[in-house]
Amino acid sequence: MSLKNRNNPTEAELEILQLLWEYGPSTVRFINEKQNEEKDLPAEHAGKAGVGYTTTLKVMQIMAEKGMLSVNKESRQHIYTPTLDEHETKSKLLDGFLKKTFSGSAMKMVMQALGNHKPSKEELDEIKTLIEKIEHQSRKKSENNKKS
Amino acid sequence: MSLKNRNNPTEAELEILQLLWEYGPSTVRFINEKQNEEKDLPAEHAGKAGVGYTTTLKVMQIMAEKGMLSVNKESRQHIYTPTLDEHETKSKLLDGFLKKTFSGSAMKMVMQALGNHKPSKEELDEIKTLIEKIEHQSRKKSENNKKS
DNA sequence: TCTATTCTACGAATTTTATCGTAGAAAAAT
DNA sequence: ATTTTTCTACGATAAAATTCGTAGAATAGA
Repeated sequence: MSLKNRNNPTEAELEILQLLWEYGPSTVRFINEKQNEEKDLPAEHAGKAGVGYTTTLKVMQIMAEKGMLSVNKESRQHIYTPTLDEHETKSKLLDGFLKKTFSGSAMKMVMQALGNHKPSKEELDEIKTLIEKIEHQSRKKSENNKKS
Repeated sequence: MSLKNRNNPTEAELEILQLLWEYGPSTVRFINEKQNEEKDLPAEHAGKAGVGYTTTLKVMQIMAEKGMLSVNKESRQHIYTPTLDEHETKSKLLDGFLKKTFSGSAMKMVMQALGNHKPSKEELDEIKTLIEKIEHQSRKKSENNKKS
């Protein structure tokens, strides 16, 4: 299979990226709060401590080192901005996932997601059309960025 | 997001599972050879050592400990069999990926895979129909196995 | 002005995954 | 019967990812 993770964001990094993409350039504090908001506090559950502030800070600093984020240090509260394009990054992640899990074939993914349910001829044609588009897009995106 | 990796197979484990699903119950030697076959040896390239035998062995032993594989130790060459269902496992992985990367929405995944290309009304309807099926299936599969 | 709070920097401990070396039993080859 | 090859067991190391503690500067509050 040969394909390792290259320089894709890790899971912790992706969570932060998603927040930055959603809310725009932010401070560590803001991101950390969002992370802990999302971790639903279902009343009953007391043990859930959430992510520590320095944890978020550290991850974001590392991301900056890796060039995934740029930092504005003018004010004391540094402002982090993603340098990775959301669409492009997700395309890469999708490609990687497809390779690892479905031999690189979106068709296989859809077919197995549909499960035992046998699609009709028409349905199958719809799927094929769609998949071709997905794989085309996905591949194009990845190739555009081989130079990284 | 709260959802961590739970007990999903790691990348190395998944590679082995795929081979076991494809070829059926196998010895460590067999799996190890397949792993190294797949790593194309493009003539020019000398440095590629491939995966060591004991590496594969170790991973498979750990998988057995975790209950992902069962082992028949009757003959000296132990035979490993996957205990996880292929379809079900991939459904879980797909679910996890969708959650982490596309807020759990297959629709979002497809839409972004289609990229800038604006789908027509009809196309969009096709997609929706398809996605509903995918998410339905995917969810059903996961829920069936909450008891693990 | 003190004091408390808020930040970043830095280092370190922990956890998870992946990889391999070595030892010794078992089997095969000579 | 020796020697060589093939396996498993076990432990160790390495590499990557995650998490935090502490120190000290900067800022805000009293």
